[in-house]
Amino acid sequence: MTPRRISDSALRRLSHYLRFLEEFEAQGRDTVSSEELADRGGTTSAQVRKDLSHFGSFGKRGLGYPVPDLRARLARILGVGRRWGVALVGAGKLGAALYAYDGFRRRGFHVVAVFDDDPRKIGRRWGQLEVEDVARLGATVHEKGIEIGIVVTPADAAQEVAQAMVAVGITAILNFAPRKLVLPEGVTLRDVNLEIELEALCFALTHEGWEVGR
Amino acid sequence: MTPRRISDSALRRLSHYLRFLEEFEAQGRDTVSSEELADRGGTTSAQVRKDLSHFGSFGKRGLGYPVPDLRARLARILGVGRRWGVALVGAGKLGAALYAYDGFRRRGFHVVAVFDDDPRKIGRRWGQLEVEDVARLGATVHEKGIEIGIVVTPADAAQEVAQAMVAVGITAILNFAPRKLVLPEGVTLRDVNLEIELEALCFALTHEGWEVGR
DNA sequence: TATTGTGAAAGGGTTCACAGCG
DNA sequence: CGCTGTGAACCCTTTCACAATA
Repeated sequence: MTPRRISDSALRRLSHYLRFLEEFEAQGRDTVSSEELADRGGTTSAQVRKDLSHFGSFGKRGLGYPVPDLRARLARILGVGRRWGVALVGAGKLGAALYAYDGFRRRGFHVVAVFDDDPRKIGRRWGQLEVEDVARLGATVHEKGIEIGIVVTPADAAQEVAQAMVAVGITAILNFAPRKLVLPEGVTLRDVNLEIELEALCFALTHEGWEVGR
Repeated sequence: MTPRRISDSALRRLSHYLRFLEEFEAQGRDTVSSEELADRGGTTSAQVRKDLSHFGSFGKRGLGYPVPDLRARLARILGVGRRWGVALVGAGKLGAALYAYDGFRRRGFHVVAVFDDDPRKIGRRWGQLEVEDVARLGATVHEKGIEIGIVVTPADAAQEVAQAMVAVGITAILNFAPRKLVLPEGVTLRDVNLEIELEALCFALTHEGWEVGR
């Protein structure tokens, strides 16, 4: 146990397990087996056990896993259950939708600053916040202890904005702009590229015989 | 060549290659090597050649790939370059942001219908469209020849909505609701789960020594 | 007895390395 | 000679199978 690496797919599954455990807990269950967790998530019991084994051993043989305990430990492992400050760069429609989405807040992700470079948008009120000039990124990030950046700019601006984030100390970036960003080692970048997801769908529609693996 | 399976990661890379080829074409280049394509996309030349080899051989040894030709073939392979009808279910902020995003239209994805089950939203005008009662899903999907469905409902409604889509003949679904959907074999489903992406970021922030594999 | 935790085996994607060819 | 196309080697993830144990 405790290697120094985990696969992207394993990490995603852990997030799913956390949600399933919350469901089970809400139902008052106090024990689950790897089998039940697997069924709920469309995977196998061996997979569940292997995924958890990256971080220790949480179950009791013959019995299964204690639901509230495993839920709490998983939350801790994933780093949720504390408050995370998030900066949004790009005060467009998508940014507004993300800002309004309270699923984030429920999970501890708080958008505490919004930036743009368009003078017509700077100064507008967004709920409690005011859209700031992206030139103020560094000052606000430090003031508010922001650790996560979300890029929701047009494609052209994305690379520059991401670099600015890195320059002011942000090391975790979620990028919605349809552009492959190049960032230094040590910065964690995740992409959400809607065009690519849609293209994968129409690939599948176009090639009916084909299977798209995971 | 022509196996019956392609990995998700290879498919994503093909979408990126298509974009890079468009860039190269705009620059007036008429030839590229796998090496150049690889550099642009942060991968290796062998990877590029293997990815393309799934679908045939497009290059000339000693020379590279003809840019406009490969661009056209890749577009054809991915199924873009024709018009795709898309239905959006969920007339909330995120749906509105996706509807307004013209990157989709540019790639041939046309949102031609929007549905909701909230009487206060049904009937509202969205640009050229009017938000329809989700009960009309089947009728409109057939009328307009819709082939792709996007789920942008709250988590609770997602499973039911996706099933309704499948029931009226949609076989390609993009799901934004933070819920693991269970759908019959033969339906292509892709998930965009923002909470999970953010959790992966805060995992990385919490476990500085760890590497998150791809 | 039921179920975990884990080495070992299998599977599949990526990288290597070179033959083939323009 | 330069670069593609591809079999083979490598590596990582998933699955299997079973010893360990509450």
